Amino acid sequence: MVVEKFNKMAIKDYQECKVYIRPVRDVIDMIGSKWKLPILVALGFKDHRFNELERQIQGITPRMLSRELKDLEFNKLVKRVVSCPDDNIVKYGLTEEGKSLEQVITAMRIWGTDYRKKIMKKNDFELR
Amino acid sequence: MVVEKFNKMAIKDYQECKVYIRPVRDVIDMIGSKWKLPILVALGFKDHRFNELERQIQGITPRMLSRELKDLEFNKLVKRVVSCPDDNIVKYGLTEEGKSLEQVITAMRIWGTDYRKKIMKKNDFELR
DNA sequence: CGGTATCCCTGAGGATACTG
DNA sequence: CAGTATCCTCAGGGATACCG
Repeated sequence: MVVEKFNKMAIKDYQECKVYIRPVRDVIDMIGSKWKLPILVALGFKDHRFNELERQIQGITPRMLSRELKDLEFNKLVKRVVSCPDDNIVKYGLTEEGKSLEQVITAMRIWGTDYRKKIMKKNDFELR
Repeated sequence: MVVEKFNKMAIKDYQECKVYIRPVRDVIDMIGSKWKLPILVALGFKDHRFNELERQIQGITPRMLSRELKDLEFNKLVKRVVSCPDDNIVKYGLTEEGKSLEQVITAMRIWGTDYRKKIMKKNDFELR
């Protein structure tokens, strides 16, 4: 099994480095599309209902929200709970996997923040 | 300045969480497209010439390699060095920023690897 | 060797309207 | 309230050929 194998082996060249790429791609595929990060961040703050997410995340359409929530649910990062079937109340929240992913996102944010500071100083960039 | 401000403030709601998203997006934008990660990993192993990258990274076209290298160079993750102008020899390598980004990519890889193990056990997924 | 130029195609995502 | 359905646009990326 590749995931176990590459922990043990020495990297000889780029061909072997390729097995390093797949799990990173997995992460990017799971959070990289336009709305996934806003959804995860919103749910990281607290559980939300569909409409709440729609209002919080400016510009998202119900179509995209629905699709992205399904993706996230399929990937076990988000759980969907029908809390009151009579009133059609649905709540979305992070799974344990979703919560653990927040650590990685935090690492990305810290690097990204630091990067912005450095690059802005170097190049006289303006904040968007 | 936002990047300094949000380090100091408490998060009250999702609207403030949004400033958390931008630096993460920066990272995804810099490494998320199809070929950036393979290029960075190859260059993380050692400096490469244009043709070497073209051969190492299966399926990439010179057009895409050229474009992605320019992006990476623009973002200061990769440096281009003309090592021998007479023979038109060009070498690409990681900058210090590029090397520091590898730590983040490593965090993503570790999480992604762990995720695959868990999810595969749960769902009887097959490795692609 | 280290790239550009042209043309093309697919799929992510937007707009709008509608439903159980 | 919590979504679907339809239609449409545009940019990321592929194929191929060519250049200094």
